[in-house]
Amino acid sequence: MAISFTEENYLKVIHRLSEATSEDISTNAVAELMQTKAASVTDMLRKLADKGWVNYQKYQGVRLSAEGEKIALSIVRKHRLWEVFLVDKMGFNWDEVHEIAEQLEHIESDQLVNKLDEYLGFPKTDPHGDPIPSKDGILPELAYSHLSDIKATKTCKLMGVAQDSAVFLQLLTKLNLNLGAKLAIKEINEFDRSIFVSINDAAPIFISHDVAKNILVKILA
Amino acid sequence: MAISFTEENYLKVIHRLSEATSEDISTNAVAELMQTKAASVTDMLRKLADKGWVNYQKYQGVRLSAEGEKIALSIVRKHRLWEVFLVDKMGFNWDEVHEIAEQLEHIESDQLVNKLDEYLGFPKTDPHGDPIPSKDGILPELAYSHLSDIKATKTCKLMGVAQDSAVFLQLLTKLNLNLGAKLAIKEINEFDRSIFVSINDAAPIFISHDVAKNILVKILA
DNA sequence: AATAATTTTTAGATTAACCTAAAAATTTAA
DNA sequence: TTAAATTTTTAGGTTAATCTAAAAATTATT
Repeated sequence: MAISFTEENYLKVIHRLSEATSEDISTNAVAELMQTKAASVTDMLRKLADKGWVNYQKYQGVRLSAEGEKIALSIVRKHRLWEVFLVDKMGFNWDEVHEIAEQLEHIESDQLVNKLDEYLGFPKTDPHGDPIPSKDGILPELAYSHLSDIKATKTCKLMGVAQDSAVFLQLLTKLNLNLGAKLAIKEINEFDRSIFVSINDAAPIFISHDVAKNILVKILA
Repeated sequence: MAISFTEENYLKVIHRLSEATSEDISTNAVAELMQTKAASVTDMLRKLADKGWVNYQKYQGVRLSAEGEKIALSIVRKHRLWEVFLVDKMGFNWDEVHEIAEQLEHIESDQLVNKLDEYLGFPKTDPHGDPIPSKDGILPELAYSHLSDIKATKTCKLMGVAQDSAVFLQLLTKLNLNLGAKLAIKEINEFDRSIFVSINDAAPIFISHDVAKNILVKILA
C-alpha cells in the first residue's frame, strides 16, 4: 500500500517512543516528537489504524502492528545506512548527518538500500553507535549503560549516544568524546551529579549529568 | 524561499521543454510531461510566477526566470550526479537509475551535492551522456547529432541518448549500443528510414528510425 | 467519591495540489 | 474574415495534512 513521507515519519516516531517503554504511546508524546498538535495526531492515528499499521483505540494510546513495525524498521535501517555513507564516504562529521539522513530515509528502492549496505561493508552500527536493522527487519539489542548510571572508579568505553542533536555531538567532539573513547570515572559529585572523568587517559575533567545521561557505554572494569 | 517537490518538478519540466525551443512553453506541453491536467498547470504557473521563478502571462505560455533557471539547473545537476553514483558506485545499469534519481534529486544539501561531485571525480556527463551542470549553474552545450540525421557510409561514436526510458535503454543494451560504441552506417532505407549499421565492427544489423532518432553521436569520418 | 486538572477527541477551517466541466481566448481553416 | 477547432483559463470541488477552539474522556487530588 502506498505510504506518504508524513505517514513514514509518524511510524518512525511511534517506533522510537515504543523502544523506551512497553506501554502504549500517548497522543501527546507523538505530537511533541512530530512537532505538531494533538488534534492532528488523533486524525493521523485513525488513518494509520485504518491502514493496519498501528493498533489504536481512542483515549487508549497507540502501538505499532507487526506490519507497522516492519515499515518503521525499514526506515530506521535506511536512515542509519545513509548516515554511515555520509560519514564514511562523503566525509561528514557525526553531528552533520542527521538532517540529511532524515531526507534520504524516504528514498524508496529496496535494491538501492541493499546495494548501499554491501557497499558500506554491512556495518553493524551508525556513526552514533545505534544498531542498523538487518534486511529482514531484525534490530540487535545493544543494551549499553548510560554513563550517568555507572559507579565511581569504573572504567568504560563510549559505544553510542542517546541523542543526535548537533549541539550535543559537537560538545562531545570538543571534549574528545568520540565513539570508542575510554572513560575512567574518578568521582561523582553528589551535589549536581556531575562526573569527574579521564578521557583516553588525559587529565580528568567535569561532565554534567545532562551530558552523562546521553552517553552510552560498555563497562570495562 | 521554500520550494516543494512539486514546484521543483514543474521547474525541471519547463526547463527540459525550453532546451528544445526558444519559444514560450505551452500549458499543454507542461501538462503532458507532468502527467496532469492543463487546469492544474494553470494554477501552478500562477503560483510559480508569484514566486518569481517563471515569467507567465495568461494564454501566452511560460518561460523560466533567471532564478527559476538556476533552481532547475541545480535539480538537473543533482539528478545526473546521483545517476553517476548509482551506476559507478552502486553497480546499477543505465536503464535502472532514472526512477531512483527522480527521488534523490530533491535531497536538499549543497554540501552533500558538492562532496558527491568530488567523490565521483567531477564527472562531465551522466550515464546517458547528458552533461552535468557545474556548481555555479553552467551547463556545457554538447551539440551531438541524432543518428537519424547522419548520411550513409559515415562512421560515428555513440555519445548519448535523447530518452531515459528503461525499455529504450534495455533495447540499446541488447543491441550492444553502449556509450562509446562505434557505429558504421552502411545504408539508409528510403522506405522506412531504417538504418543498416555495424556496431563495433560486428556484422551489420537494422535499426529503426524511431531508435535512431534517440541516439546521439559524434561523427568520426 | 466528587471535583479539578489534564489529555484527547471532535468540529469546523485552511492550504497545496489536484480534479471536472464550462467559459473564454487563441489559432486554424474554410 | 468569419466559423470551427483547439487551447487555456475559470469556477467549483476533493483529499491529505494541518490548525484552533470547544467538548468529552481520563487521571489526579482533595
